[in-house]
Amino acid sequence: MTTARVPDKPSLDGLEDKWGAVWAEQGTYSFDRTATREQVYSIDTPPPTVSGSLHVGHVFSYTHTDCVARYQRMRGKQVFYPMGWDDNGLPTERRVQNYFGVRCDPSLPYDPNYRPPAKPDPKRQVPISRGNFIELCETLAVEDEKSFEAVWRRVGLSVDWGLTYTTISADARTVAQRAFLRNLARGEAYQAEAPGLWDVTFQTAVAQAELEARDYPGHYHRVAFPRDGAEPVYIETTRPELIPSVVALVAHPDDERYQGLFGSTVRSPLFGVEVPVLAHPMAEMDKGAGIAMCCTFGDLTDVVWWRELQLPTRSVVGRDGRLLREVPAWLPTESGRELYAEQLAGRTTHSAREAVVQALRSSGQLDGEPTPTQRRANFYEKGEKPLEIVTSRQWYIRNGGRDDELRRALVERGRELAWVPDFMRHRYENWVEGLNGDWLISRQRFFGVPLPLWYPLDDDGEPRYDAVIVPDESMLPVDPSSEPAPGYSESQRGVPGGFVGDPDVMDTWATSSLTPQLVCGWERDPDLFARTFPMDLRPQAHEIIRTWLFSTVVRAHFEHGSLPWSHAGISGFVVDPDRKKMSKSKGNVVVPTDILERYGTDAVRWRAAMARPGTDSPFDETQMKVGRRLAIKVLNASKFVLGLGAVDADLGRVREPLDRSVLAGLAAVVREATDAFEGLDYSRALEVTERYFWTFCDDYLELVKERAYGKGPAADSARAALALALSVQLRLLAPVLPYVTEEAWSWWQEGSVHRSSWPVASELAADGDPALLTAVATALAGLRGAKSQAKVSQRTQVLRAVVQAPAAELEQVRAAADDLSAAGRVLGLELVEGGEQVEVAEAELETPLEAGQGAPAIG
RNA sequence: GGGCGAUUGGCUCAGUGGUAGAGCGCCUCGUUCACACCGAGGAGGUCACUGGUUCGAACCCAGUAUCGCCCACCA
Repeated sequence: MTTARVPDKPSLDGLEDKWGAVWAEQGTYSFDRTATREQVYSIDTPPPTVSGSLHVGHVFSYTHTDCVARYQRMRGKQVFYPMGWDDNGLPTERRVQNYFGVRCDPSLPYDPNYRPPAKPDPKRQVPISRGNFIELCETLAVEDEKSFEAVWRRVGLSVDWGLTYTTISADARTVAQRAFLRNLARGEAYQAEAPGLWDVTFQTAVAQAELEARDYPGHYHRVAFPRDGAEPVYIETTRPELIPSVVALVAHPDDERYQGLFGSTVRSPLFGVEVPVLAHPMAEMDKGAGIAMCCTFGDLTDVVWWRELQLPTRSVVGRDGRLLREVPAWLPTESGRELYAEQLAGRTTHSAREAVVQALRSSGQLDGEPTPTQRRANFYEKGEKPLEIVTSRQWYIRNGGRDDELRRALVERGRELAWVPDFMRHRYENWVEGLNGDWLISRQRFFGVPLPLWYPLDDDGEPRYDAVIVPDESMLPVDPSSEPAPGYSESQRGVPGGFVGDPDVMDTWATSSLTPQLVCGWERDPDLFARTFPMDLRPQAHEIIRTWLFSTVVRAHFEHGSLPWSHAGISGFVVDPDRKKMSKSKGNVVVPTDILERYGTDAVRWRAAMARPGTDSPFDETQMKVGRRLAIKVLNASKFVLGLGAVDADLGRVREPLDRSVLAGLAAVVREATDAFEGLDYSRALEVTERYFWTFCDDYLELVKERAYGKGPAADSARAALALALSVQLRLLAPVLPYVTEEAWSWWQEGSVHRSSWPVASELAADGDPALLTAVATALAGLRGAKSQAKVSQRTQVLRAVVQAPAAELEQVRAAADDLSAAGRVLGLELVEGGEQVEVAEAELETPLEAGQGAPAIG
């Protein structure tokens, strides 16, 4: 006979520290890497950006994953659940710069004895090598990681803390460079000189996935293009400063207004450049004047026209966002050259626009005044100025944007993936089908994983980009800006006949897209890889389906010919009470530490688990109280059950119909919760479990407690059923409420509830009738209602009560009549057949007068 | 412009063909008897709208409106 050790006054306080320490010490969540692939459940945890800060939304979505991880662990899986820290990319670059007062200069050699400035001066950042910069980043990340890890431990994430990684580590750089070299060798990566989107602030190329369309105030300018011996042609433009780069006017081929003009030429205003009037179906008749000025390049439509109509290139905007300092060679007139030299050269597009408008006004070529409009322009998601289009040499990875066959294959991969919720797959397909170019992965930044490439220099010292030099994979990771190309010595860097390293780094997604390879030990630990890959679950937010999810699918498709994981669990956002997304800039962020402290982890996790997969959920503190109440109830109900001596969960001793009924109902709950978890629906699993738990406490526990206090087979039956029901319910609740369930489990069981087995219906009575408990509970509710109606205490005796029910229900009530009488304090219970449902037809209470006078209760 | 989702009591949300549900909030009552970090009971909704299918629709179909999100080359 087992005995229970139950505290007098159970409390939530201190459970996190107590059990957090035990779990860490006992390795409760450690991964057993001897398990086979079939025994492993592997999770591709999103690495949070350590330079940022955690808010309650992170806590919610990571809790969702943790609930699934805990469920799988109880199902007997070895859960491969690592945690990563994203310290790669621009946010970290900025943070390290500010924190240490340094900046990355890849041209500098690595200094093994480097120490950062003791007192950082943010205004005068000290240039340091890329190697040293990465070291500082890792130093800082270690600090950041500590605070993140502390929060995650408090939240109770059951990750194996021996399995952490960072995205700028040597491992990560090796994986990123290796994957790129494989892509290159197979022809999936290529370089091209082409017009592309360019951020003038960061001075880097930007990929389609990083774009954000924003409304941007501008003006329409109606501008005259003169013709020889005819009326001028009027166009409308929001970017008159690009008039020096005009290469054509374009109208729709069916536009009757311009039929006579196609094939003829006009001259650009102010500059007198002769340009053709051409037809292209992409010109829209009802936009502006119906005829557009095509420049190189004002927007992506210009690029299409330039390519398809084979127009010349006349770029005027430089990489710094200013007009080129040199006067363009194609400007034919002296006045035009003078205007450019004096008013435009070196100016920002903004002030150049003002100058051009002024000049147009003076020359009479501006028709009317500019009219305000909202234009929609592409921005780099982290940038503040609209993107320009400049021509540059960049590296790309094929992603189906230029190749229908590949596009179809990747759409097909998306269909193979199990999406939760399912409708999220539309975002993926929408994105893949809307791609208009390959994935641009090179960035003209300093901090990041370098492209592992060098180029030989010809006799004039010019790079031969077509003769790219690659390292052997055994050399990885490499930094081509500080290490010489294979077969060269460092002294040959930059000299004719020597070599030069590629100065660019890879897009941060080029590394993040490889998290499955990174954590599973691809090419580093083939044994581990075989046991964990392809992974089971990628949990992530819906806003990065087009970036993280898609790019990960692309890399696995190329490298492994498979999906990187079988399931994608897409979490919603926590939004503020006005349904706005939480963001630092809006100042509506809720910090998790505070609510974790005030309500306790289990309460916060409960609230998190109530947010269904993929559904945005408003933050509401009152909900935390509900979770807290449940957590406390778990402790108190456990204490009560164990206090009745109900510790032996022996199904064979459960004989009473009511007891078998409660177990049968619970069996149905087990089935439902299991099905829900199998579909990653932690929310549904919690809902059915919690609902039954309240029935268990409010009805079953009340009905049987008198009997359970007693002796004999009937009492044994109650106690065995109580113990069994408690055991099952603690296990059902364990994934969501890890602390209270562990606490209550520890009072009477060996080992951790989180390593116990997930309940199965066969543990419970198969032949019980769940409706029996419902019928008796309905009768009990009727008795309570009668007392409530009479405004007397629930302890008031019922001298005589008549319960009426149809025959079948009446038999059910009869089977538990003694329990009902005890719980309802009924002296004379009469059961009468009739009516359509169970109801209390009559209830003769101990008189309110007596009760009001405080007459002692009898019995 | 394309796509996706939502619309159910004051609030947050379940409910995919058979008499409208839960929790919170509210009201009433009770409580040294596991639980005041409490319990019991109650009030409260023509399920956004319009048609259709059906014996029967919150649910299926067609359309409309509003809100939210994702995507898109409007000069």
